[in-house]
Order: sequence, then C-alpha cells, then structure tokens
Amino acid sequence: MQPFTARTIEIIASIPPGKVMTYGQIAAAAGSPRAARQIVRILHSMSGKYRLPWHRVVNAKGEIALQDEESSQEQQWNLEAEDVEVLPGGRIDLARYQYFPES
DNA sequence: AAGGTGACTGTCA
DNA sequence: CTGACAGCCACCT
Repeated sequence: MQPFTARTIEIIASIPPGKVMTYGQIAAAAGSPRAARQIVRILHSMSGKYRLPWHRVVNAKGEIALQDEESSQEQQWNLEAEDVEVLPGGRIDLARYQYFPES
C-alpha cells in the first residue's frame, strides 16, 4: 500500500457526515495536489474493500461526478440522508457543505 | 515492462 | 453558460 493511497483512505474516512470534499482537495491533503485522478482510482478499487464514504466526494464544481445514473442517484440519496441539500442537476452548495480538515 | 485509463482540474476562448 | 486542451499520476492490463 502506497503512502498516498493510505493517506487518501484516511482522509476520505475522516470526512464527517453532512460534509463533502472535492477530489483536488483530497489529493492535495494526501500530498499530491495534481493527483485528483488518483482519488478516482482509489475510490474505484478501495470503496468496496474499505467501505469508504465515497458519496461525500464530489468534483470541483460541487457536483456528483458519477456518470452512472443509478450510482449517482444512490450518492444523492446518501447525501440527503445526511441533511445535505442536493440541488437539481446533482449540484451541491460547496459554500455550505465543503469540509476543510484545517478548520 | 510499456501503454492505457479515469467518479478530475484549471485555464482559455 | 459550453466546449476544448493539456497537465496529472497510481493502478490495471
């Protein structure tokens, strides 16, 4: 397991309910500001094995990044279950729900 | 071992 | 607002 991967898992797992983080944010927090795409790969391969709260991860625009209709709806449902308001189009108000590990 | 891939991002038009 | 482009990098053939 690469340090980057381990840190990524740790970070994602630390996102509190009702909050979300962007891929770039996680990548930066994990040590590679430009490795947003790695987060995607890690989510793909680890979400099943580590039970990560993948639904709390959105893209830089604050939208659900999933392309698969079913999965994206599942993510939206999970977010709403945590009192996150998902606007039409699968968009989320980052100003209200983005999680900053620092603060 | 070499090349492809992706739930991305910032910039420019 | 939309679309095109080029970085980016761990993981999977």
